[in-house]
Amino acid sequence: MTDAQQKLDAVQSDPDEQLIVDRIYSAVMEQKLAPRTKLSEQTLCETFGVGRMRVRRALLLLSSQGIVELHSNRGAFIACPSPDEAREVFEARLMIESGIVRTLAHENGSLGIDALRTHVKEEDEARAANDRTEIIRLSGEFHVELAKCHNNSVLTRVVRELVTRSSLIVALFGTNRDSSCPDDEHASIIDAIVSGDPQSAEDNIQHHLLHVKNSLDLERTRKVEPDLAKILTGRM
Amino acid sequence: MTDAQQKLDAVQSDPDEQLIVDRIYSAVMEQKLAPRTKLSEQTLCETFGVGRMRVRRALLLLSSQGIVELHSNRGAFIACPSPDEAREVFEARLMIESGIVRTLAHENGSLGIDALRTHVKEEDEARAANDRTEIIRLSGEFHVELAKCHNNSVLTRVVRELVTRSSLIVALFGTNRDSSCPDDEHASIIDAIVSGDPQSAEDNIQHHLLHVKNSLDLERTRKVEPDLAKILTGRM
DNA sequence: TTGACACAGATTGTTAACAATGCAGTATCC
DNA sequence: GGATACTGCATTGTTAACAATCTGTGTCAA
Repeated sequence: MTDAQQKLDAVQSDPDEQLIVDRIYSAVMEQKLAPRTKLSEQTLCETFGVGRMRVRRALLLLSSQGIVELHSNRGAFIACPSPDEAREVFEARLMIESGIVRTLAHENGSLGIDALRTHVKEEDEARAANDRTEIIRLSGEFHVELAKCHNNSVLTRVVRELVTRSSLIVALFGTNRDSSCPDDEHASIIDAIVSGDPQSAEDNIQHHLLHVKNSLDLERTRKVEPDLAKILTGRM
Repeated sequence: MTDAQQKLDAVQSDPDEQLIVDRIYSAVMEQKLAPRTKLSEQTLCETFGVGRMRVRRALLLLSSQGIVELHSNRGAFIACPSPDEAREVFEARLMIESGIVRTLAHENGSLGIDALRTHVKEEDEARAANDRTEIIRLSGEFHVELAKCHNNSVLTRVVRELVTRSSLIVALFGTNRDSSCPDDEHASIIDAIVSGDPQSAEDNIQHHLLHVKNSLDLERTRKVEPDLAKILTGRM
């Protein structure tokens, strides 16, 4: 563990609070929490056995990362990204993750490759077992693992945020049943990194991300149209 | 203004809260707030004429971005990045900003180039007028302006955070008097973008960032040694 | 039947008082 | 004289009560 990560742990306020944030993060990543799901304070308080303050702090942090939306006097909801946000997230991912794999390929014998191989193996196993939740979780987590290879908590945090938001985007705009990352592309990315070919690594990850992005239908009216209800009741 | 940006404004809670965050952000970027500066709740409440809750929320948001450190029962302080954090920030900047300028150069006739030119001109004027605060502010803001060219609030937010943290890092580890971005390098970056040469743009920004990074002395004991006092009193 | 209106319940937002902790200044002892 | 222990003050952390807002239900009239 690096110095910076240690510091983060030490400074970061409460373990309960962090737990709430982590749990909601995980649940979103595993698509167990759908966009627009209401996160009532009372429920969260009871679930985690903490006071309202902790819950509200956690929700504020989540909202600052685009995972949760806070609507004044109405409460907190799992975020419902707009098509424009979706564009932003994937644009950012293309840019940042390209840099991540390029650099990894460049430094070649980077540590952490073994962890990546293991990760992909777990993905295969989950696929073999048809464990949908686990497949989705590992698919997203792979990209976080790539970032982790840099031992850089800034990069890791950004990628984790973007991957999680991608999960919401796929939930809203996904067309294919299994729109998560397809089987062998993760392995190809690792191969390119190991072979020390930055260009190939970049091509692979871009191809991979575009593959996911192109499986979306951003034009389509979202599964739940947000303002429609209000408009129709004449309150808008 | 894009859809996503509008949404952010609409959802984002309080204008007062945002104001506090923005002001502290700006003050750090202009090096008016040095690392380890105490941010007492009472002072902030009086300064902005808001309740304690708003201040505490703002401080929480700032701490989640590494601008402020919250020490339990002691209060909030402007962050004091460790050498390891400094490494992380500059590593991330190299990666992300390279991508930003490369892409801009690739799409060539990107909008916003005029704004960049104007920005550099303002920098020159500030330099001519020897307005140190303005020089520092504009130097950092240039990198944010580069990010803004992508019309991507995610990228802009990340870069703004990293630039602000860089300001703290320079304040702590800077060696040269004017360790801010040197004069003509910003112009060179724009030129490379305009000429549609991604590789040159990337080289320029990397050279520029390394220039700043190399002007730091990360090995040196920080200007204010944090634990020293405690160690000497024998309480550690 | 449909729409508007009003009321009740529930949920969130805010405030203020209280508790807990850290810090500084003082006194005491070696 | 120096170091340690103690006390008072200031600041932060927490809780609980209160206020404001929204949502859903029921009633009434067109």
